[in-house]
Amino acid sequence: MNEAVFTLQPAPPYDFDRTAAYATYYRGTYGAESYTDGVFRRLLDAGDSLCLASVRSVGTVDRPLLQVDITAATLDDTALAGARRQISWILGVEQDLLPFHAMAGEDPTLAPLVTRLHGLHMPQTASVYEALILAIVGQQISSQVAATLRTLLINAYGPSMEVAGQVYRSFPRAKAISAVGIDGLRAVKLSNRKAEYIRDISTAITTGELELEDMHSCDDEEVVRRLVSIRGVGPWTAHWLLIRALGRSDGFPHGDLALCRTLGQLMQSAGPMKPQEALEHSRRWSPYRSYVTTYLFAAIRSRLISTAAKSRP
DNA sequence: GGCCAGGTTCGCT
DNA sequence: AGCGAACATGGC
Repeated sequence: MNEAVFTLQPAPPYDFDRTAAYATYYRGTYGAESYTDGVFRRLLDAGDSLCLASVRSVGTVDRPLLQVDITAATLDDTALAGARRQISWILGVEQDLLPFHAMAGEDPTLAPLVTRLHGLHMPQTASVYEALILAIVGQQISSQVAATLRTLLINAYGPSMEVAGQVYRSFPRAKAISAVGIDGLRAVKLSNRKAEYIRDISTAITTGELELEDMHSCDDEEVVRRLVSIRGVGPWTAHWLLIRALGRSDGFPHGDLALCRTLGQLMQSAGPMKPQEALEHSRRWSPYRSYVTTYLFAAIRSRLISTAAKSRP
């Protein structure tokens, strides 16, 4: 094994602990990523080679600095540059939070959140494909169940590398998912319907019929239009990908049940907001709605906000 | 045990 | 257009 070290300077304020914890759903490990004892780990996939990135903070929220340790079978300058680019993207180090924090600080609903979650950046997925498959797996089911199914999928079909006696996995490649087929996906407890969606998308990518990774150059509307034309992808998934996969600042999955419930609760209305109400209400937060969404979900996941459904009579 | 969960499609009016 | 069922699984 070869090793290398480099540092990253995120745009301040950057709270590494909050960002890494959010990325792993405050669970220690989530999917292909882990965050334990202050170290965030992710096996990066360059297509033909794998390398493990281990990231820790060696700075502060206002003077952030990250140390990244790379471990791989073979390492050259190209691989190292690729690893730097990927891990920077995944941890959202280049995002500028200042305009969002300024806007949110003046908003009575958001002000308490940005105080409690100051410096949280939006983690992003290594690829559009990864975000898409993870989102489809999570459609309609609770985040608890989604966590189980995502982990099963990754552990079953993700490429792996062993470092110091520990096995790390990256997200499965489209080719591998296409090859295991419907049966292979059913085996990791996906419904037949979702198995079809995921297999079809993976096969289309493998044959070159579908290209996802070029969407970085499309504007938001075109991204949504292209995504919803894919079977299995509706508005929720498309808007979620603007945030998770493409790092856009103004995505807002207004059909999201938890989001509508939380907004209803924060606005002290009787029940959950309707999706249309949520969308209209959200316009005041444009063009920072991705951050609003991230902070709301961070508050839910870390239990700053209770998501308990309506209390029983 | 039943009901619901960070949706979407499909088949009905 | 709009509405309801089906979908698989785990937690409460």
